[in-house]
Amino acid sequence: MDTTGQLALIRRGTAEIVVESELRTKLERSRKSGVPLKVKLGLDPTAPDLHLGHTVVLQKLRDFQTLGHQAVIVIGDFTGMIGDPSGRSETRKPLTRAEIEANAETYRLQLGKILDMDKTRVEFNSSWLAPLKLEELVRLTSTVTVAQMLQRDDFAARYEHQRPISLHEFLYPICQGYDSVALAADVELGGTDQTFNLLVGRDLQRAWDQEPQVAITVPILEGLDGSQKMSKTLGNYVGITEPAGEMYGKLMSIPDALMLRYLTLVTRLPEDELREITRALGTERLHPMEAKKRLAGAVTAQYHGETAAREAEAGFVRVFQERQEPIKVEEIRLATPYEGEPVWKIVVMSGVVRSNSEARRQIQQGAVELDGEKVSDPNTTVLASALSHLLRVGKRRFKRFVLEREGDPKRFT
RNA sequence: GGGGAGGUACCCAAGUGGCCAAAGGGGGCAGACUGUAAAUCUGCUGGCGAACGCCUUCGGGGGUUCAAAUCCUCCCCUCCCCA
Repeated sequence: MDTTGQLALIRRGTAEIVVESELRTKLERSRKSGVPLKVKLGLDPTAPDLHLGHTVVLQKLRDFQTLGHQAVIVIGDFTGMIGDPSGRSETRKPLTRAEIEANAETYRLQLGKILDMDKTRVEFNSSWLAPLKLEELVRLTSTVTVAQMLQRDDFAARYEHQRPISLHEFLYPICQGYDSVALAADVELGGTDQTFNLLVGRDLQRAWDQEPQVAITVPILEGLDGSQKMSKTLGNYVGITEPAGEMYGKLMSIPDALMLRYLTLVTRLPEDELREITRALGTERLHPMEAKKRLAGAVTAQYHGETAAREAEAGFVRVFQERQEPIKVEEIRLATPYEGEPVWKIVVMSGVVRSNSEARRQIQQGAVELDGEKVSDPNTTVLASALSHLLRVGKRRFKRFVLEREGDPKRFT
């Protein structure tokens, strides 16, 4: 593909390219020489469970792979000890070798859903950071000033709000930057929160007489709540290994305002299709819900295939639009009869609440249905008139209780 | 090294002897309304208990008191100013 075409693909869904003219030059040179660009992406070794937020940058890396460039994943097993200050986390415990290996393995599996792992290089940054001598560290740290460090948003904010900043946190951007030196990276990808770190990489490369990498940032994806960034700790995420039904349902619950953003950043639907959707929404020819179904379907299909996506949609329509119970409900098998037990206990057993009190609250607030009947008194006792009971807590949580009789342990589902 | 200000529940933040399981806001959960959207309104939001109530919680330990988030003491941590 010619350079202009490559640039067009790379630009999609990026927040910033520093510096675009340099990227053009690199692409041009690569095309002529046949030497692919080394495109680096750093990953945190502690969170191997990928969610849609991660996929934004991963798909960008995939774009580079598609264009024939070399993807390099750097697992920050060394920097992980520092803890990235952008996450305002404290210093972390060093992971053991075994933990790192296990996490890396999980990564490989999950990354394979987006990247071509046969063509992906995976490196651990401890392999060049751990052997660094103190004098080399001194040289590294001398390339960045405190004033520069304090330009970084989160440092500036913490300084402003008189919150602690540990000295070692300054090492994070420096170590990450040195990764680029060690690899002689041509391009580094990251979220916009990584901008500073990516730029430090450029500075360090210059200091080491390398051609500075091009820093490409992608937007940080908002989570299901629509405002905060998607993250596992905030619980507003969609994991890429989640069941199709969950994934579809979660996507349907995002605020409308986020639809286009998700379509652009999370899916790879062609751009003119996105424009068409935008136009149709604007003229009210397309119901927002239909557009969202399109999004949910596309994403689900991406990770689970077309068939699963269609099933997920059918399930969604059935449960939330037609208000019927789902076709498949997780079963909880009980060996002993629970006749006469209060409902709150059943709710607790279902595992959807954290405590007895919460179970009571949910019931008192009318969030609980048993076999389609709303239960409002936590102490209502359950009749074992049927062999199974369907429990619903809130809008979307269903569990089926099945009493296993002796001599009849098998059931069809 | 000297001086000052702080550490309260998931987060921010009030509370300076009993009326404090702890105001208010945010967040979260649930209900109504809907398109499982947003906005809005309502309720709930430490644990155990059907309930009177009991237990654990206000940086950590010890103490004073009938009674402590609140007073004393030692310790840990953070920030600011000066050196």
